[in-house]
Amino acid sequence: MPVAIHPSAEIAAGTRQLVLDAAARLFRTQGYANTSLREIAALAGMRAASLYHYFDSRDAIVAEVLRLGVEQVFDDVRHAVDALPADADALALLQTAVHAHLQAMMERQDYTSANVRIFGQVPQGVRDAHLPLRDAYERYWASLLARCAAAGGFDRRRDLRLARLFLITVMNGSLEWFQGGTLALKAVADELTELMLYGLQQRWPPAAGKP
Amino acid sequence: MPVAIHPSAEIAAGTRQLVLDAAARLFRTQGYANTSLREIAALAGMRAASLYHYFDSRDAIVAEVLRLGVEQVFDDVRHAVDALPADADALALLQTAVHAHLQAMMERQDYTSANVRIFGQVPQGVRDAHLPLRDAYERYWASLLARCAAAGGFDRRRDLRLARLFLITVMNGSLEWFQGGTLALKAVADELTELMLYGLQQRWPPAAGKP
DNA sequence: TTGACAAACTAACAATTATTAGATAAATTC
DNA sequence: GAATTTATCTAATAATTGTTAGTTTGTCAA
Repeated sequence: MPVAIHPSAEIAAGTRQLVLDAAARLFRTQGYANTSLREIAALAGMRAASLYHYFDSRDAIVAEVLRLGVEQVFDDVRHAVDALPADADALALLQTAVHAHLQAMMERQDYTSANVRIFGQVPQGVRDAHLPLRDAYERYWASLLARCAAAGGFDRRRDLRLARLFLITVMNGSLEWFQGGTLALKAVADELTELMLYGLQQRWPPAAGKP
Repeated sequence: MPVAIHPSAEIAAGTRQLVLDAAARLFRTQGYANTSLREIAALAGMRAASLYHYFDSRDAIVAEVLRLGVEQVFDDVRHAVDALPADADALALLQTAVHAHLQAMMERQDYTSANVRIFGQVPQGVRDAHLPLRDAYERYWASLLARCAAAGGFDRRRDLRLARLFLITVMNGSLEWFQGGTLALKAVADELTELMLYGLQQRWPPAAGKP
């Protein structure tokens, strides 16, 4: 069934990259344990044993796929946020970061959703080695939310740590149900941002209280 | 390594249930493809071939574990909501349902987190057979949110379908980071509920906020 | 005691796995 | 053109998998 990923892409992208692309795609669609080296090799247009010329082991491949999955999103989000004016308000900040995260996930689907989907399935060692990068990205979002709180008056009863966990969980989880182009993606990003900031309840209407 | 789940529980619970418990626990901690029939059997105190006296195949076991994972939560949530007065407001409704969902997940961890974790890893056929139950639970939450919207004035710009997806995603995803007893669980449920209803941003005027 | 049934067992099967060893082809360097 | 390195191959290994066949053990009814 699997057809070589790109007959002519072998020159443009190095073979090593081709292997990673194949691995990421298969990990995303089939999970970690259901993807064999033979399948990866076939999709990359070679035999299983040849993979050992580029990687020490199966786990080395999966570790690299995991790394790229986080790093690509991290880079994109940081870039988008850095492009904002220093005095951006909470809405603009959150909107931009959320949109960048979702867009990066969709653009580099194979790596990012592979990361989200197989992280819980890989062996301890691989997971442990990958954790620092994940933590760094979490800390980045913590600082982002802190900046939001400073820029626009947040309700001080809210727990920013939980808010961060909620937000990241939703963004990553959207992979499971989101379908649609860039248009719908922007709509989802905006909706998530506004829900996060303002909530479902109507804000200052006449009959805000209870009957 | 695996030790029999309960040396003396064999009489209390039927052997079939013992097998399911072992399977659920292993699926939760190791994933679907990483859990062999031999491991399940060992944890249940028997040999792999003996499992076929209770189940037709490996997939029959996993299908049952998936089913129980959803049904237990579904039942608990419906019970809690049914116990509310008919004129309960949005806050009480949401708080109760969210708390019941989280509590059920923690109480029956093995089945519920097995469900959340391995659903994306099981073969097509098993997934397809399980989908109707999942959909029914999603529809229940949709009706719950509609009732909330009717009870307390929701902002009509909000998208209730997305709100539902966000909420369920966060509740299920909390398995990955939540640690703590019932106390912390209630706090998380309340925080999630209030965040969902009121958002991070401070309310203006403040009187429109919490009671 | 005999017979029947349930619940477990042992042993084997064919298939698939990651990994290694060693051979060969192609490309690059000298 | 010779030598070397890079990239791939074939073939084999030992382990593990779900599943089946056939057998033993224990329990209860007649």
